[in-house]
Amino acid sequence: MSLREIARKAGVSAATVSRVLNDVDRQKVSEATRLKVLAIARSMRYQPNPQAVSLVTRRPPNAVGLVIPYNSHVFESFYFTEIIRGAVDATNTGGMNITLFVPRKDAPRDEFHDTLISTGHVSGALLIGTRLDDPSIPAFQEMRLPFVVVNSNFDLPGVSCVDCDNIIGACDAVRHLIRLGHRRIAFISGPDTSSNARDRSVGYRRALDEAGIPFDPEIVRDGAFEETGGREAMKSLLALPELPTAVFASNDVMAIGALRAIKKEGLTVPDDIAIVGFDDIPMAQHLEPALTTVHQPIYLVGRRAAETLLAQIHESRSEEITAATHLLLRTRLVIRESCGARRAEVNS
Amino acid sequence: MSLREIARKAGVSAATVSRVLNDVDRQKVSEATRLKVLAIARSMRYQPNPQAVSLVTRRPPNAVGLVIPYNSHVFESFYFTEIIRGAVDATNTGGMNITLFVPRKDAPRDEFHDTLISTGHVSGALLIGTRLDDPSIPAFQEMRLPFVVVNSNFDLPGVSCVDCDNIIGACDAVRHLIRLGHRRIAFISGPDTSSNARDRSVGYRRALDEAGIPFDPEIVRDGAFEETGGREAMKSLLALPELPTAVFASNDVMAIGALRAIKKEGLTVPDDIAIVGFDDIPMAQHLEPALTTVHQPIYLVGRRAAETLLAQIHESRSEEITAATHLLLRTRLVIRESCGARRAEVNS
DNA sequence: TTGAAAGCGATACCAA
DNA sequence: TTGGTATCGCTTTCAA
Repeated sequence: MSLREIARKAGVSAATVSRVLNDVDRQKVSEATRLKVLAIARSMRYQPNPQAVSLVTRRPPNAVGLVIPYNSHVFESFYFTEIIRGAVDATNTGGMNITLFVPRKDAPRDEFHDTLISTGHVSGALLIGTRLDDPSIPAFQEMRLPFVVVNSNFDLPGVSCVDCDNIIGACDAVRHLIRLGHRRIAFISGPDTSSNARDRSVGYRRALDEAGIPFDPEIVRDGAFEETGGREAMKSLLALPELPTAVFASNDVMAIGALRAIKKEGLTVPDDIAIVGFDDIPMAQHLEPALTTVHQPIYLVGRRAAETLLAQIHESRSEEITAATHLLLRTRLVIRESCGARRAEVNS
Repeated sequence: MSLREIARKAGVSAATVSRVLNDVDRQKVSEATRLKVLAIARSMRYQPNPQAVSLVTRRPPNAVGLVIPYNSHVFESFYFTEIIRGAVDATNTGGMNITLFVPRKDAPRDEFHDTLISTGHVSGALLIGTRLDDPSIPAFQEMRLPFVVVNSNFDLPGVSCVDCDNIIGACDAVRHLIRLGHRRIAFISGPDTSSNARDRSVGYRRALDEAGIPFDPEIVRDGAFEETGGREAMKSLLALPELPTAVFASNDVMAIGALRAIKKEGLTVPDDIAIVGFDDIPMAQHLEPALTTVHQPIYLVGRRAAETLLAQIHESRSEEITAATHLLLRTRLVIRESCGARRAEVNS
């Protein structure tokens, strides 16, 4: 089922078959041979060998990689799906496919290098859940393979990122609590290895500063972005002689943990303690009380990231000088019940 | 940066460079040239052209496709991530990559055919959220490209499926309610286009039959696997002159909708009406009351599906006759609060 | 121990 | 309107 076989059966040359099948030099081939070749190709269910085609056409791979470490938090969250959705929407229009790469934490660097970067299967990559010190970043740079870091915000030279503005998002959340009259606002932070977690910490402090509220390390805990972490953090906060009146949890699952800890203690949210989370995971609206949280436009992050990557691939081909992009998308505070805002409105 | 260039710089032939780089005919190449070639290749950051390599080696693509229709329910759920995790675990060991294909609903068939099947980028495919009448199924068969349907259970000749046993799962759920004393058990079904939904209906009826409870179409509603569907269905159920004492919702999001409808009516779960769902989505345990539901081993479904696919690819290469596999994994009833079982235990 | 040369399966230019 | 042929980058006999 090669071009040649069809040529033989049709009694024409391979060149002619190629012309017919690719519909080039349209008028330069007689309708009779055209139809004959077409008929034979169809009856033989001819499929061109893609390797041979791309070898000769030097067509770049029509795929981008989506790299997500196996043990990433992102993997467990709904982020993943939304990001993919966005990336798919952006790449589909360009006729690009997405190839998934899930390097295992313990995989040797070479293996990763082999599978993704050097195989030549992709024209670029989207990196999710990647850490600042990830070895794949210099690897990509070395290979001059375009890539975009998604949902992290690194300040690395030449590295493009698309993320939400976590600083402003966190700031909005804390400002909201301050506006509701809170001044003793505890903070449950995420792991320092995450740029998102760091940025949210910055936002927390910024809001405090703005309001002239002194930062009090006493009421700050690390919850590692996990529910148990949030629960433990809240427990320890509840053991304080002077309880905070509000808690800003750096993500929703920690907020859920905190919520449970508070309930277990017999206190109520938001009356005794108000809670605001971050992420707006699907569960947030179903909690009781429904969680006030910072919504991230994750779909859009995925979409913009893919668009940025596509642009970079394009630019890298046209030899243009590509500047690193830093795109920060706006978050949106979703006011539900856990912060007590609705109650506050009623009272006022 | 081709083989030839290295050969030129090293003053040897392309054949020698190939031997060195591929580490073949080990002793047949002098250590001196070996090192020289290696050094030059490294310094030039040589990467073989993958197209050329696989053209000559006739090596089959080391990737399988993961096909998931853009508008699939699966896409929105946590299923997706778990299936991918499983598939990744299974394929990683075989050195296979996963390429994502997300055909748009409105995409012309040819396009899909082109992108996935005929490009030769994949050695097989995993089909998720695929409907029985999906045109890609005959397309795959035509191309003799191995594929496995994941998380659906089709009775199509020659088609392999890996799924949970939804009939038994649903049966278990309803049996449990019957054991708790319920006899008027409403059913909120999923869309008939889904084999899962159909199987769960079958399980519902089977459990009823076993217990000699007559099937009553009066208390069966279609909730379309969506939360609003579940809510509406429950509303309409609550308008009945004689209320059901329990509801089996065909999936968890409909159960959540039902739960809300019941609460809104001022009734309590499980005291007034018991609820059992299906899926065990992450949210289930966080609901109040926590949802009793049927847990699906989704990770394992993904994993087994990929393993099945790999085996089929292997067999298809060795010209063995491949029988279609139908693998049904066991579900597990997770008893929480919404069915009232714990309360019942206390009372007994 | 090395190299020349014949493919792999297509495309595309130049003649005819 | 067609065919011959070089070429893409690499692997792999077969000779030397």
